Amino acid sequence: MNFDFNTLLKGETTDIDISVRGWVRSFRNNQFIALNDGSTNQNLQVVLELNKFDDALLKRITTSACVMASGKLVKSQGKGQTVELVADNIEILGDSDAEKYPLQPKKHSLEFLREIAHLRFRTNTFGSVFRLRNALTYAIHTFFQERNFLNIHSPIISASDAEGAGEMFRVTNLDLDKLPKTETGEIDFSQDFFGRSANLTVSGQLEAELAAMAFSKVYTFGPTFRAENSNTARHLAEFWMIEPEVAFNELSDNADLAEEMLKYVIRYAMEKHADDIDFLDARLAEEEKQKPTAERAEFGLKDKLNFMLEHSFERVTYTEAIDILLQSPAYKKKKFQYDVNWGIDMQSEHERYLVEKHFKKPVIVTDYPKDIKAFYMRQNDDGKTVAAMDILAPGIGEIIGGSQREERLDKLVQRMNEMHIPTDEMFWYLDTRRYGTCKHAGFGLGFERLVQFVTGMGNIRDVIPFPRTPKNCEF
RNA sequence: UCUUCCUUAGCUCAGUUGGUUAGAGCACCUGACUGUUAAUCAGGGGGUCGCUGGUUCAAGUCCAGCAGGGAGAGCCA
Repeated sequence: MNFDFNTLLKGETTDIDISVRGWVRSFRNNQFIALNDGSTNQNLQVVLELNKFDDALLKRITTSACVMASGKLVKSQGKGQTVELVADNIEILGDSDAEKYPLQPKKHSLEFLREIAHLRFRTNTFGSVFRLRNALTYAIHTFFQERNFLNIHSPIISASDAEGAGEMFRVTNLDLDKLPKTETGEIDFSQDFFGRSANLTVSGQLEAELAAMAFSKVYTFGPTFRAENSNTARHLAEFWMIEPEVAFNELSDNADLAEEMLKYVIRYAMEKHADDIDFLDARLAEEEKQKPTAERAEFGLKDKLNFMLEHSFERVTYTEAIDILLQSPAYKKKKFQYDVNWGIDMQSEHERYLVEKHFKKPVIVTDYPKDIKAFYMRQNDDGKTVAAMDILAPGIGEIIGGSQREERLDKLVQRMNEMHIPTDEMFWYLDTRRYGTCKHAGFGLGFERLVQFVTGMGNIRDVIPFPRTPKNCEF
């Protein structure tokens, strides 16, 4: 019979003969193995009675060796754990050369662990992070499935280059050393695999809209690719995005859905993995202690998450947000590096001020000037703004971006013309407005930014197993 | 891509005004101890000071270039 350690360590069942397998975290006193199977950060203590095992075997019980231990699970005779396994038999399933193995039972920097991403799963921090990432994945599907949303697999390869969401990765099987050219000297993509130029998707939104026009409520949850040369703690070249799209929803429904979803998945992760949140909370507190007082975060991780669950997100229009900034002490004392006036695309410093200083909780900013937003957003009656919304979270910045979509064909075409988006290539998108159009709205949630928010990890590269960033595609 | 900081043992980091043989903690190895909790104690091995060039009697230390990394910014989710 096999039990995971998370179950065994609850101590509900003892005095049974079992066999367990895991990786050695530490071996103390030639007598106590701290064994871990990844189900929890808690280790199962395996007790080796003295003189029962020969020295050659004991020497092979090294950090990160893979071991099978058989014996009786009993109430622990020492302090520090509820149960322990008194071993009758130890078998080394996989040796680990202690001299060469890079991880030690001590603190390592996250930068160092990033360089050994293939081994960092075996640390407490990344154990907690990836169990929480998994819980959040499950919670997102559960949230939408419970509400009868249909999961849509939007394409990963896309020929559309009209989405305007930034630089794209080209997909081709042309011989790069002998590119076929047209008569005018351009690359002849008619000879490429798809007979036209293709890219990795930057968004599943447009396809999700098509599906919403049949299934009413849909969501995508898949990988997304951006070839931007972004070197920050919150950008990846390959990341996962959740994009719900709902027919008949208006902007306020969209904001309600986003807020409800965020609270649902965060609550689920906190309940399911309270011990991992506790661990990361303590880790973060320790990290904060190293900083000068002025730079320390006001909230601990758990406090931040609880505060967020207990309060409604603040909702302000872009126009109100600009007014708040103009009235702020920071503005009056000229603390902002960038100027504030109606029409600007708010800078990080402005968003941070609203979220971290003024409201101290997530903020939903709506109704942005149309000139700084995408062509598909619904034009408001004022002629100046569109029904867009961004959700800004403390420490992360923009975690969700969404909008009510322009469902009126004439207004959409007019806007596409103004913004030089080719309407002929996008006939399939415009067809939804030709045949049974209706109001609808949706948003995009950056999954890794959500995981950052829940785990308190400062760098997005530490919440995805193998981060892809400019000049970095190891593992 | 821009600004700024960093690069010394496997890891984390000291290294004074440029001056003899570059240090500490942890890890590793040897031994002691044996109900330990990142066990403890004693001893030991381990270095192309990121790379290239320059200044100097003398460079880990000063200068330049390059490479890699961090933080902030832009772009965004």
